Amino acid sequence: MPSRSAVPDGKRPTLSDLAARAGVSVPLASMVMRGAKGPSAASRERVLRAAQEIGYRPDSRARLLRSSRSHLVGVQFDLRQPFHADMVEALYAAAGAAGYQIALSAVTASRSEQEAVEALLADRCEALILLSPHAPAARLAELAAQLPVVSVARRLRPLTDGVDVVRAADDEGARQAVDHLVALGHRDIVHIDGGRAPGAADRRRGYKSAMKHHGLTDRVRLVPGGLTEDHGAAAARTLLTDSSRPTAILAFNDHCAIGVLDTLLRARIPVPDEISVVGFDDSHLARLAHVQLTTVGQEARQLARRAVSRAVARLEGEAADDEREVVVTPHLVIRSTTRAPCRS
Amino acid sequence: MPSRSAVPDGKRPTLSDLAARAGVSVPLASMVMRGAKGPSAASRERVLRAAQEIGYRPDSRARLLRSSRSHLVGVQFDLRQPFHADMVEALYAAAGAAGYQIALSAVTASRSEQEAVEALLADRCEALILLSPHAPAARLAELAAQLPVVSVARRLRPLTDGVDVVRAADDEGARQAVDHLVALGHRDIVHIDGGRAPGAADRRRGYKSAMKHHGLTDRVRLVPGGLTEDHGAAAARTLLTDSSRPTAILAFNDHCAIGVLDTLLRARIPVPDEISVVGFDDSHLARLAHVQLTTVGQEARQLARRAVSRAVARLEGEAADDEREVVVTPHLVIRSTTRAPCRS
DNA sequence: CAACGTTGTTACAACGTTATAAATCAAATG
DNA sequence: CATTTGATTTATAACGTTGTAACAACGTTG
Repeated sequence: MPSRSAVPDGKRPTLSDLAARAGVSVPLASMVMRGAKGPSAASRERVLRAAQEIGYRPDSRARLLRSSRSHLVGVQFDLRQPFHADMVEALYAAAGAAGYQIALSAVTASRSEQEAVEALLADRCEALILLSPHAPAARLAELAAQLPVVSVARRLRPLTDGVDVVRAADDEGARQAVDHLVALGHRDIVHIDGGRAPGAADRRRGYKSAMKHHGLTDRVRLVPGGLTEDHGAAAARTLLTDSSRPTAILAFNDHCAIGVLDTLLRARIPVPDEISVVGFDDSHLARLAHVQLTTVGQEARQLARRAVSRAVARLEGEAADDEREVVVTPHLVIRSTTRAPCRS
Repeated sequence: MPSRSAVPDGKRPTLSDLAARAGVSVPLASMVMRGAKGPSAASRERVLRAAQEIGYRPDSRARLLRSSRSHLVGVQFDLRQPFHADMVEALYAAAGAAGYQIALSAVTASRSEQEAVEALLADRCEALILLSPHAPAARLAELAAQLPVVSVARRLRPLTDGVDVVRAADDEGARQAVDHLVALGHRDIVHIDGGRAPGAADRRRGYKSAMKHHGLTDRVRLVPGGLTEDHGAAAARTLLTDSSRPTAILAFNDHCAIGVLDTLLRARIPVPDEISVVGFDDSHLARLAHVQLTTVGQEARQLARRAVSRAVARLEGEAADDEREVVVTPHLVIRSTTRAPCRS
């Protein structure tokens, strides 16, 4: 059996192993490892070489335990939502840039938000970033009493005490989508909504107000939908059995839009020739070569940056209380599922 | 500004705050909190009530630091792969049941496997579970010299020193798919492969050997593909421009199969009437109501359980060295994308 | 009544790191 | 040469928890 490390007893090497090896004191080794100023170039090099040799690796737990600050931000996300995947990716980058680390905790069918958050708290996160949390506002407020909490993509109304909100302007996004469709010549534009999902109400509102703005109040039509492909497919089937088909559909999100596209495809209804379809999120689904979905981009990178900087501001005590809600303007990404309606 | 906790100075309450509140010693409070045997019912209740009152929450970092064992298993996964989402979910459960916790570290476009693993090591994980790792075998061996490493879904040949492998029998899965199609009456069965992706070679082999077994060696046909919808779509387009169309397609995975389905749909080729399609993974994509893809199930739950128990066995020194590679038999899930071929 | 388990509780030291303050030393000053 | 300065380095004490061993308090036993 091969030895598992360069240190005799087989345990993972510690700072004092490192210091011994380099022939310096423990604190000095510590300073070198964390890049503090002080150590001379000579010591620095000696320690770093020794670290190489014995494969030393700082123990972040001990590190965090000692320093009052943990520089750790907990992120609760849903493994199933592609938009969350984009967010997590952007959060890694944003947090890193701000000098913070990220701890992930997933919500799944068998792991509740409660459990996910408990784990993050036990890990001594200094702040929480929750991606579209479903927890009741009261629960969020309770958490916010303990540490900074940022709710991403979930609007809180009225502003919950201590909870920051970072979200896309969902209403504005829906409006842009409608404007685009109207500009193309569409009038019968249907919205498949997201029910009670975070953001759904705003998108609904944006849709309605844009329709109204274009004098299409009497054409407003909402179909109950949801977040998944199945919801979109079901809604589309409903629409097809109808007497008057719309010429354009604004789906709650990309997933839902994909379901719609699939149903239309099966029904031999050409997109965008006969019906235009718009999604929401600009997740990687929308970018797939064979999908090329026109969609409303949520700017994951921006949202992530703002969420992190919000949390950091709170932690470093520079929180301006008038910025409790950060709203990022989405923008329409026009691909190949929208076009002027054909004359009927 | 509301106070952030029940302890005067605003910091998070510690064991000694708790002990003070309950009027007992720190070690006793500790014993109660971790459910050790010893404390009397009376003390137990007193401590627990105090914990409630001041909102005490154990600090897992300190806990892990103190106990030589961390009971923490690091999981490296890819945010983009739905199969990984299923695995992570199953891993949470499997690890929990074994008395271990999980630390997640995602691989993304901008975060390499190297970085992901570094983070896990710094977190003091006792073992690593890597989901379809792409790292070279030498790198894995290097890691395995430091701690138990389990590679899931990525075969290592020859068995790399110290690295355990848990995988589905990819060849057997492909074979089952072919058997199913042949039983339905198909003969022209094409395989869209996964190139150099983990498992791809085995699936290719399984496909070929099954075809041979059914006396269809001359019908063997491989089309280069990949892991994404785009790969599947591209491969399908290639097939359609061909003179002789197959009657069935075995795709590398579900994602790829969805791309195939989409292309067929657009080309107005009815599935399964004219062409049958089989995927691989049984990810939730396959289960969508409008997809209902026949696919080879990878048994995420089993794989997760085996991966965890493998890692745990190593940690607790009960590793039987003859079980370096655990192979789980996949099973075909028949849904609605396969049917007997129509007479041409 | 002394010796003895039991049961419950506690003091103490340790885990691996970092913050603080004190110590060392060479070079530079008066 | 004594003294100050500044740059390095070090000793010491934490951080919040748990393992160990010791300690009471108690009724049991011989």
